[in-house]
Amino acid sequence: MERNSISKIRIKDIADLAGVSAGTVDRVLHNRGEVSRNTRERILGIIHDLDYQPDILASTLAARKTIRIAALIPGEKEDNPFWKYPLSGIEEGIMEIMHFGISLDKYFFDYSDRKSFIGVASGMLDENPQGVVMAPVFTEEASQVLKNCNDLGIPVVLINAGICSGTCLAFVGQDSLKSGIVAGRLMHYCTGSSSEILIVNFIRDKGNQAHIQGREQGFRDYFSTLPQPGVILNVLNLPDAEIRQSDKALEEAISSPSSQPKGIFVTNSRVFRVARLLSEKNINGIVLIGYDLLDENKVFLRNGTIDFLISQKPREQGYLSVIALYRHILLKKEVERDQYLPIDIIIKENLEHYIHT
Amino acid sequence: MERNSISKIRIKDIADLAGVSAGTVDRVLHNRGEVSRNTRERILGIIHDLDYQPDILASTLAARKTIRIAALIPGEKEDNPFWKYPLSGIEEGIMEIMHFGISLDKYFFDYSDRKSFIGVASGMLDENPQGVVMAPVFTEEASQVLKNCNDLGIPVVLINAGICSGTCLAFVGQDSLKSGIVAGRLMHYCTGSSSEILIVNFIRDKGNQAHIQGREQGFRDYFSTLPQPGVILNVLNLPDAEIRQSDKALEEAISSPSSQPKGIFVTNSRVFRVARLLSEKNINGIVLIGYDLLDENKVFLRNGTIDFLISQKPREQGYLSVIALYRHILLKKEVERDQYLPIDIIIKENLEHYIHT
DNA sequence: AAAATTTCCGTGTGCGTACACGAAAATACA
DNA sequence: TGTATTTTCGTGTACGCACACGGAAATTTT
Repeated sequence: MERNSISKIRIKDIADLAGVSAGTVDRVLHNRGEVSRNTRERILGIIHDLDYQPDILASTLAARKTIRIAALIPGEKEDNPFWKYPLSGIEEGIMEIMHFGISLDKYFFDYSDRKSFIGVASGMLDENPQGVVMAPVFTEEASQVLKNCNDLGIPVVLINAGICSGTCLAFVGQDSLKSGIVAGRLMHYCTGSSSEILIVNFIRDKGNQAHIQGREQGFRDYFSTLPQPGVILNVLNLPDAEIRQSDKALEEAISSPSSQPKGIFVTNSRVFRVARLLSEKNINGIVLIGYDLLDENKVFLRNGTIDFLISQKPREQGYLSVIALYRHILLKKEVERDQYLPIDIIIKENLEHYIHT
Repeated sequence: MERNSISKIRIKDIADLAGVSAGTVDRVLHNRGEVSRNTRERILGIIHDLDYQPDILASTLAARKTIRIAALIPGEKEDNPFWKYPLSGIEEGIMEIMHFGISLDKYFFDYSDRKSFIGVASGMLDENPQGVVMAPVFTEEASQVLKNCNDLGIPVVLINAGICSGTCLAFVGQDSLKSGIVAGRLMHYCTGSSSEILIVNFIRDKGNQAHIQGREQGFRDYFSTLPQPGVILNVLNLPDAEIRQSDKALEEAISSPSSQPKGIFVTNSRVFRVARLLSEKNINGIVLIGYDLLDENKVFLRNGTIDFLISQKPREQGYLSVIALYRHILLKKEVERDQYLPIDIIIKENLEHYIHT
């Protein structure tokens, strides 16, 4: 415990060098006007020369104001428990920076109801937060919200999925195409070079489908790069909402005696539905690969019905989103635009070490 | 931007409630004596009732002292580039908390020289740091250092490997056994149920071998749980230092016509040596699994010689070690004793997303 | 030329805490 | 009873910064 030797440059130091008072330097720093052009530039020069970095501790202590960050994400629902993980990451991130007077407002919308999204989003904007973490589950509507934020000068971080239009501070999520390629490689390892494989897409009405498309594409890409073909890829598009109907279609595809697939690749977290069916019908020997560490999926990974799960690191997505806003708003630092997370491969044996994910 | 509504409890509030001055409360908070038993307990009661949390911002601002954390780890060397990654994680962690007046002193020792470890460690202790991150590469010597730290009341975080004796604040590393099991499963996926597999251990003299043993054990454990045996496991223990000698032994084991292995499991990061040999001798079709994302290993993962790498997340180990000390020393919070990191499975296709690891 | 503005800038206070200093009270000693 | 000593506590200043207030100088208006 000794005196801090790295004697940092303080506002006072700059003031002295410029021959003015600290108040004037402060006015320059905060663009609070009322400074003559001359001294202003002199001060800015010194600030630049000395590479002055304000002390955020003292700064937030003195400012005593709260920066409010809004999280606009789906609420947790029975049929889609995914979003509790990003939320938990967001909260973890907030915990780490709340010393600096940063608080979180949560805005949950219904994952399957665009009107709910619109309503909640507009409620959020009314409170004009200083930063937003948004899950662009509904592409068009999210675009609109993004535009609104841009107009208001509110930085937005898109989480889990991206949208093309509009400008955002950062995108935090997974590279869908790459994750599909990884799935392809794993499938290839397990099923060999000549086999029939089924790709299952659970499609949601009007939702953001970029992930599903990217994953399927990546999966196909992998097999198309193989030197000798021999793997047959079939696709099954099922409605996400209609469980009974999709189960039926699935059953037909699997148990048709003419062409039983050796592997099934489910392009999102609903892989547990396929696993459930395989389990009920007592079908073994099919390699099953899907996404996300939902509790439902973990069960089937443990008992061997699911072979691989690819994790999107949803918790980390939430964490990184918040940190990105923090770095931008408070530290005023550069933030990486595209933050792709590692593509985690989960099997039964390493599952336990991913509990917090 | 608005006033902070969560009106926090300040020392002054406690003082008022207790009918004393802030100075007295401060004395109680810091055990700086000179307070009558009576008022002391009254104040402690109020602190407890209101769940007072000191404002670390104001605290570190006022204290204006530096907490020095020491990192006692191997220096980067050509033959063992592993340790640059934990170091980078440690530095990243320090960057995040340096606002709070926390600084880092690095103490590098020679990975293959215990005397160097002893010397550097004693040099470190002379500077009596407030916290230590230590890589217990030499079991016995590290035990001694740990004891010394315990006597001096310096909290120690063990990184990457653990040691049994002595008390430490936390252990941050990987579960070797589990990672071996994961390797076993992957090997099994790729080589099928009846094949011959070679386990290669690169052994270092007098070093901490817990990792290698654990990994081999886990690997064996996996195969011993299979319903039907049929997989033959052979072991090859090679001296880490003697490259020429070990290369020769390896070559014999691989190219013996009687029993060519279908897979090779290398229990540490030296898997690139095996890959190099396979490459030079133009041997294909052997599944190769090893550890750690060294640059050397990445090359062979990319070109397909290595099939799987298991990452120890060394960077994250460094990061978590520092954060553990921060939480303990500055925030005075509980710290989890055993911090096992996820067992990352890396293949060619998801490698790029692990650049920062 | 005096008054009214406007431009520019210094001073002072407070954020919540740490810590030094010294005053008052309590106790010991003569 | 008076003095010395110890225990107990209050006060003041500093940390680096934000921000309000108001004063002096420069400028415009009457």
